[in-house]
Amino acid sequence: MFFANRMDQLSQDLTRREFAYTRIKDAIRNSQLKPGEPLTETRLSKLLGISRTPVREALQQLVQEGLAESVPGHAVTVANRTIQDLFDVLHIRSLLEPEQARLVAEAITDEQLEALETVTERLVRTAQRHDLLNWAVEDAAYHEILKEACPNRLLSETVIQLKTRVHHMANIDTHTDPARLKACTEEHWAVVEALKTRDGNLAREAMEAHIDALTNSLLRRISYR
Amino acid sequence: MFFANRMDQLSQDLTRREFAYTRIKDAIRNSQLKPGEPLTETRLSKLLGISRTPVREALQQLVQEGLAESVPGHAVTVANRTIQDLFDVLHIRSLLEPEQARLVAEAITDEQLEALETVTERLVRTAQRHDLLNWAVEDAAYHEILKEACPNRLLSETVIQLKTRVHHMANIDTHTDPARLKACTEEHWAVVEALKTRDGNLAREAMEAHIDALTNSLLRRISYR
DNA sequence: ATCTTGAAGTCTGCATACAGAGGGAGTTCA
DNA sequence: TGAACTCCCTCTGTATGCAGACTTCAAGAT
Repeated sequence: MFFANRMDQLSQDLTRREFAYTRIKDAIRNSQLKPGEPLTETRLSKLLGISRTPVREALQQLVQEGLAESVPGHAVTVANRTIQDLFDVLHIRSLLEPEQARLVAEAITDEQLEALETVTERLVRTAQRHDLLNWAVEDAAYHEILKEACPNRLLSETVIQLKTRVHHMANIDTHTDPARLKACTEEHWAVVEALKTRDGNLAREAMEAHIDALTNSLLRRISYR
Repeated sequence: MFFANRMDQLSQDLTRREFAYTRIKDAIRNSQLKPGEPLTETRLSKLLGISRTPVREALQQLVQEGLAESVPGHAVTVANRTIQDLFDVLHIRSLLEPEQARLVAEAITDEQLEALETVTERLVRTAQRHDLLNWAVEDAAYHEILKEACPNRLLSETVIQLKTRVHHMANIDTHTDPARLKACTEEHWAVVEALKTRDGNLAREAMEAHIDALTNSLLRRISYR
C-alpha cells in the first residue's frame, strides 16, 4: 500500500497534512487508489497513522486541485477523468505553454539554462530506460525551472496545476508508448535549444510543436481503439 | 463588520465552512479585511460565531485560490497583490478568453444566448447607476453562462479562477472609472453580438478587443501616477 | 413480488482539548 | 545604552469527542 513505510512521517519536517497530501496524491497517481474509490477519512487516517484532521485538510486540497471530487455531505472520491479531460487540458496548454516559452526565452539566466540542460539530459536517460516514474519526476523539475524563469509566475503555476490535474492518467497518456516517450524527450531538447538562442518566437514555435505532437499522439492512440 | 448579521448562518443550508468562506471572501473583496492583515483562526471563529475547524478549512480554500497567503506555522494573511499581478492575470486571460469565446460561439444554445442578453442588459443598468457591487455580480453571472456554454469546462473554470484571484483589487482596477465601466459593458455587448452570429473568429476578435481595452485602460491608469 | 419502514452501523461536519512553536515585554547582564 | 534571556501569552497543528445524516439490509406491509 501507499503507506508502505509510514515511518518517514516524523523524519521529515513535513506537517502531517503535507504528509497525508503527498501520500494520497502519489497513491492516486500510481493507481493504488482508483478513480471513483471513496476516500474515507477514518480509513486513510488509520492507514497513515495520523488523525482525521490533517487527512481531511489534505483531501480538501486534492479536491481543489481536481484530483478528487467531493459531493457535499458525502465521501470524497478519486476523480474520474476521461480522455476528453486530457484533450481539454492539452487545449489549454496549447494556449499557455507556447507563450510561457516565449516569455522564458526573453528572461532566462545562464544558470537556469544550464539547470535546464542538466534536467533534460536526465530526461533522456530515464526515457532510454523507459523509467516512467523518474521521467515524471524530471519533467516536474523541468517545469519548475520554467516557472522560476518565467516573469509571469501565475502563468507557470497555472500550467503546472493543469498538468497535475490529469497526471494520474499517465498510463493512458502518450507516455506508455516508448517511441512517443523518446520523441517527447527530443521535443523537450528542441525547446531548450530554442531557449538558448533567447529568441522568443523560436521558443514559442518549439513549444507549439511539442504540444501539437502530444495532441496528435493522443488522437492516434484513441483512434486505435 | 462582515458579520453584521450573523444569524443567517443557520437560515441558509450552507455548511459552516461555506458560510465562513463566503463571509471572509466578501470581507477581503470589499477591503474590510486589508492586504497583509493576519486572519487569526480564533478571532474569525469568534466573529462568525462558529468553531475554528470550518474557519480553518475556509482559510485553506482562500489560500489555494490566491486570495490569502500562508506561511507555514504562521497566521494566514490577506494576499497582497500588486499591479503586476493584475497584468499577469490579464496576460493569461488574453490567451484564454478569446479562445473560450470562439468555442462558445460554436456551441452556444439559443436559451444560453437569451440568458446572456438578459445578463448583459442588467450589466448596462448597473453600469449606468455606477453600481459596482451589482455590476460584479452580473459579471460573474455572465462568466457563469459562458462556462456552461463552453465545451471545455476546465478552460472556463480557469478563467473564473484567475478573475477571482485579483477581484479584490477592483478598486484599483479599471472599473473605478465610470467611463471605463461603460466602455467595458459595451465590449460585453459586442461579444454577445458576435456570439449571436455563431462565428467563432468574430467572437474571438471581440473578446480580444475587450481584453486589450482592459489592459490599455490599466496601463493608462498607472501611467497617471 | 415489490414497496415501505426501521434499526444498526458508518461517515461527515463541527466543536473542543491539548501540546508545542513563536512573539513580545520586561529584566538582567555587559 | 544595548544585547540577550526568560517568562507569558497567543496561535497553529493535531487529536478526539459528539451529533446528525446517510447507507444498508432485512423484516413487514400491501
